[in-house]
Amino acid sequence: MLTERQRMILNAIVDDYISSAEPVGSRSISKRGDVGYSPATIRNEMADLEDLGYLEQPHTSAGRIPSHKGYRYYVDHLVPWNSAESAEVGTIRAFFAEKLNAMEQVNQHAAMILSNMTNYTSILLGPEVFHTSLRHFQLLPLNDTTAVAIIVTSTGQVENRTVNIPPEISVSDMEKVVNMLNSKLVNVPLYKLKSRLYSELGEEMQRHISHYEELMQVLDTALESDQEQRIYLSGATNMLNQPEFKDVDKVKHILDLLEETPTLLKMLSPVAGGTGIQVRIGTENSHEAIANCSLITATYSLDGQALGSIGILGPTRMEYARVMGILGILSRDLTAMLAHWYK
Amino acid sequence: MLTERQRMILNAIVDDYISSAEPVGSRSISKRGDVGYSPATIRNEMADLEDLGYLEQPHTSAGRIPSHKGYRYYVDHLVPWNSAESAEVGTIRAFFAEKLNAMEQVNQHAAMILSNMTNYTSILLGPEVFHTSLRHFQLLPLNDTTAVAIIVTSTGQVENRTVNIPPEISVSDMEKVVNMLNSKLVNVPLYKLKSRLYSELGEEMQRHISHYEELMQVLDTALESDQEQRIYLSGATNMLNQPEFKDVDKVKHILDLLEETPTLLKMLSPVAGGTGIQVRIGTENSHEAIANCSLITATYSLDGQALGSIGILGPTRMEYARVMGILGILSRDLTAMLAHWYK
DNA sequence: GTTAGCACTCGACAGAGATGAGTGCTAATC
DNA sequence: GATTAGCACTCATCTCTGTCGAGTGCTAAC
Repeated sequence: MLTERQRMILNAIVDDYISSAEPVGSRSISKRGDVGYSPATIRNEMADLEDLGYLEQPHTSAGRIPSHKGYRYYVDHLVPWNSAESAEVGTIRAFFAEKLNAMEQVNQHAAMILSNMTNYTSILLGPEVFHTSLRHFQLLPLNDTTAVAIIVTSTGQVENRTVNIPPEISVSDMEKVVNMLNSKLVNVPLYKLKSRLYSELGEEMQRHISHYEELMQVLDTALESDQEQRIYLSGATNMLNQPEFKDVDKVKHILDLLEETPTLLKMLSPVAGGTGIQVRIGTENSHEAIANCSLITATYSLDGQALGSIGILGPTRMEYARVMGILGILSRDLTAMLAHWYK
Repeated sequence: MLTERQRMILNAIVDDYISSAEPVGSRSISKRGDVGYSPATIRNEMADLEDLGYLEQPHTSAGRIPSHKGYRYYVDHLVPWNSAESAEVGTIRAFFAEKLNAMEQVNQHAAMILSNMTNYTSILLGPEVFHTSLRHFQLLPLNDTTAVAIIVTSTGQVENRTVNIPPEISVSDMEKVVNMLNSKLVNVPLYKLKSRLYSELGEEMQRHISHYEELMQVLDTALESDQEQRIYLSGATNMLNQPEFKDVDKVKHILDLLEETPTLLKMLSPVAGGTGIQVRIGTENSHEAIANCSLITATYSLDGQALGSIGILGPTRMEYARVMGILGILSRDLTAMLAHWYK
């Protein structure tokens, strides 16, 4: 579709604009060593590229900036793929060499490292409850009416919530049920837990236990998974460093969005069938607030199943090559670490 | 020290400035119904108040704005104390009427409500590990080398972390120790846990258990308390709504500060001897970044011991009366709820 | 097909008035 | 003696204007 020269020029413009944040003129492209044409020639090509929709002009007599379509072409065809610096690889490796125990820590720390390395905002979606299974369940009385339910998953995460215990339920019944649960439902994926609770234990419980329904109610809330806490955000204020967001009003909407956990969850959950590194540019994000942002995501997995995802949010004028390189390495290493850890 | 009229004028200026964010002129004060003097008289008094350090002038021929000293006087002597609106009390009561189970939820939710009600940034410091005691301890093997340590506190919080188990430690030894811990150290305050571990169990363990030191090492990391997660922040972006922070550079430092957990912890931990509602104005905060902010804090408690604190951060030009009223009610209700809950 | 030249466009910037809010001082008034 | 009216003065803000320069599009020459 595009000629070799057009691709070269588009590439040069995107590169220049990414680093300067200013509209790129024909002269500055011509002066770069790698493009051997005069400004006039470049101007002609630029006009063509604008007609094709790859470039935009903020106003007559300004230079050109890439359009969303232009970024898309750049990401799909022009990104130089060998661009994770060895220094960066070093940082990532060093991070994994550290002795980090809990998954909690890994996530928080990884998010921080990412945002520091890239100077963008990093969003990390922790291992999803969906794909982990039950390892241990416990109900610990706190006082007459409440107890703490503790769920330990196969990946070593611990969830807990407080539940109300109706007075008519006896302690021994509760113990019985917890024991049943632990013997029959261990290794069942969390998301199947509730249905299996009814199908496997229902009958037996009804036989042996009084106040079956109240107890079932308790277990039901105890096993309710809260996905809310699984998001790790870091470097939100890096947005403020970008010249395109010097205006408080613009950045406000973005930061507001970042405080909305459910929205983030939706944004980061991997697109059906999508795998590897995904780039969503500008309006492709279908969120008004980040129409001028790009979101680059990668997933990490265990046993071939996507466990969580990593995202970097920045302006559309983003260092795609670098960020994609970093994300690629990090997601690969995370996957490797998980495999090594939980086998 | 100040005459009645000066106090009245100072009060009027602070009130006006709080709602308008613009330097207040003598004329606008005079036009208010409650001050029956001409602009000229007011000007004279304003000049005096400036000499005394209660007011400042951004530049000649601008109106006056309150100095930190002025705000301090306002907060200490002039704040009208009956100023939590009934609608606001209603919101708070409604919040507590909701059935919230885990402390986690209460905190997160409370922080949100606060920031929504006040339009400032709210910071909530959850129950401090310091003043809660051990209810239950458990060590749950995940695989050959790792286990999850679970600590349940008297307030029903659950902490967990993953620890490495050296291969030479036998499962039975581990069980023995956990049982000892549960029988001897229950109800010991968390912060004393480590020292009591050595003093009360040390000897017995050394007698009955092989690889005493390795095991001790494991327990040591297992009982390490992580205070990091106890901070709940909400409405950080409300800062961006304030006209004084229209400049991105200024607000950047504040938002950066809000991302630094340890700093927040220090800022919110109650000053020695201080009780009730505290107001720290501008530079009293001893943090460069928030020299133009005020922090209003209140503590909530259980059994007379401060458990955590609530803070509202806003510009020095803050609705002190309203925020102090709201915080007062919320901290009282929180205290009441805790007492009711854990008794 | 490429490039040099040139007129043209338009944002950014700086300086000049004009405007008006607000002060400080002085003298008149209560 | 306290209060107020009057007035000159200050200074930030706004608007208008002209200049500058980066960059374009077009045409003609190479």
